[in-house]
Amino acid sequence: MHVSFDLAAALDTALRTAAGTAGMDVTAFNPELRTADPRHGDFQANGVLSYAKARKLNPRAVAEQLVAALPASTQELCTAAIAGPGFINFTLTPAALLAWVQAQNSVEHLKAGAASLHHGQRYVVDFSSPNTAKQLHVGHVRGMVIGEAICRLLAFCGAEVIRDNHIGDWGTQFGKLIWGYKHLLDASALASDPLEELERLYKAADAATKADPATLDAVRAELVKLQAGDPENLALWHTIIALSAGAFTEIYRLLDIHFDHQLGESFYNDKLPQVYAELASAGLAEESQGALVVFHPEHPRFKTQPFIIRKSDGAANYASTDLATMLYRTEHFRADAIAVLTDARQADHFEQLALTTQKWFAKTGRQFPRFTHVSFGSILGEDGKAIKTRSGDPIKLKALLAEAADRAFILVTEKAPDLPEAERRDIASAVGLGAIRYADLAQNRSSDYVFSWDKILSFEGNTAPYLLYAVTRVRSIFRKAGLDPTDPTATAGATAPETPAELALARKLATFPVSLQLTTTQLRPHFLCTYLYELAGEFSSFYAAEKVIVDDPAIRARRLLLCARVLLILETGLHLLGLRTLARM
RNA sequence: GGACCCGUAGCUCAGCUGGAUAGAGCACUUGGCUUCGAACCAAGGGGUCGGGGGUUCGAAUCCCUCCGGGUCUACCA
Repeated sequence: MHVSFDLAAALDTALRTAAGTAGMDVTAFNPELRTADPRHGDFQANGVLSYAKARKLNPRAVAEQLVAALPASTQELCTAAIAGPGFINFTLTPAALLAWVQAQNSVEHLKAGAASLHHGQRYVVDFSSPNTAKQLHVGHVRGMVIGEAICRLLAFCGAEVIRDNHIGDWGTQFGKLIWGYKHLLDASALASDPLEELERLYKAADAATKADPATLDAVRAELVKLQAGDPENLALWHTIIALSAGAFTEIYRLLDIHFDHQLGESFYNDKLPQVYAELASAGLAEESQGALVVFHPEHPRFKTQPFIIRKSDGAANYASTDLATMLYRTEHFRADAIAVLTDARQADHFEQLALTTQKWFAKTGRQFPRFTHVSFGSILGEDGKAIKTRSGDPIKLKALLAEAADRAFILVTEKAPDLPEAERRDIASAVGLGAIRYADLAQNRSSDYVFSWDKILSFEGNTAPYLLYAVTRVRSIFRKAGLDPTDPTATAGATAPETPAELALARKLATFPVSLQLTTTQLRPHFLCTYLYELAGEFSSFYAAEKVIVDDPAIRARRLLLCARVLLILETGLHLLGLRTLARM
């Protein structure tokens, strides 16, 4: 029996074909196929309801004609039943489930199946994008983690992904940094912890300008010299961004985060005049209060709220560089789609950016790529207020990650005291970092995130440790049986799933493609998290209900087959999310 | 003032272009390890989906309005 990777897509196609056979208006008919409540089946199609209503037809009669017209291959795959006012419920046959599970025998196979989702699409994904000379803190972790997961997911689903770290490496902070570097530098502190020292210099310089107007002038002079290309200041600027990049790289390595490019704001300096000129000649930009701005008359808000693309003093701001960045990504990278990850507070800016770019490109005959501002909620303290406004410094990411691993180590030691310490440290690292990462991914990104140690390191419910634990249990079965989960001989002769637990598990496996589709089209990793959590839950129930290593060779093989595929999909999914999986914990 | 986000069980959250009796976890009650890992599983109680209107075969989901919380709103990013 041939079964395709994406059964939902196959059923959707079959229904559209059947609609043609049954003489329905194919262009107007959307099957509205979705996963169903297990009480009703595996998938359901609701489309006949709206179709029949619009034509004043009896929906049940339409559903019956449609089901009768389904191709033979579909009838082999599943049973179709009409329920209620005209729902069509599809239940995959055990034979079809077996065929699907058997077919998905490697990561490569899953990837090949998923590739149809975004094949041929080139995405530029802009994420992390920290400011030079500022330490990464808890507020940065969400964008980093979500961005990395989105890149991996899109690439897995066939897209060509270009990862760009749009670092804030140019701007007014460099006046203070350079002045501070020249007058207040503690060389030994810089050697031991460069970012700590740069941050101290910035704060000290900032305080000095407030205390003494002469210092303020000196700071401004340093900035002017830098922008004029003064060799000494330019060299210092290079030094500072190199030190900063080194510190960032350390964290990126720890979190397994990668970039293809790190084109910071400074990269676009020489590309700004073209932006001003084109927007002016296109009639989009105008002078207002001395600044160059763009209004959008059709927009309820941006008709009066300007998009300031050049400041009244002639200097650039982030609208200027972001416009240049849009152009570069379109022309140089030839992006079909651009995704920028920042917190939701910048929503206005990116809406204005998208509107402006769309009009600009339309006027100049350029193709406007699909643009998505992948926004996410702020990190809040336990008091519900923005974490940055709490008294004292925000929690540094380095310290956060170290503490997560330390806390996980205590737990690992408690649960598995017999393992050697080196292995417990390694496990604690995977569990602790995974817990932080997963906590950021599992919640819908549009909501604010309340940071709490207890929540991040809670190892119960929909969390990293629960999923990692499920992986180790599957691995343990194979280890105890002396089998290799990737060896087809271990699962040869498997029969179709029979018991309720086997069937439920096989069905959950077969809806993996749906979770990929949802996750990558909406760029919301929590859909995949929810799926993996449900899969791990089905496995845990199965594991408690059925013994895998039994004497009957057919039953044993089919249960081992299910276990092998749970392992494959669980690990594939977790790796896409950026988690490291374990053999023991 | 205006725009956007959010409001679902005591707490933390899912709920996919409107679908069938709104779901998980934590906490609480109860049961399950001499048998593949109990960081687990099974069962139970707990809801006027912020309030009120509307749209329709059907609304947590869409529209209007009000309440409550948050963010943004001319030269920081």
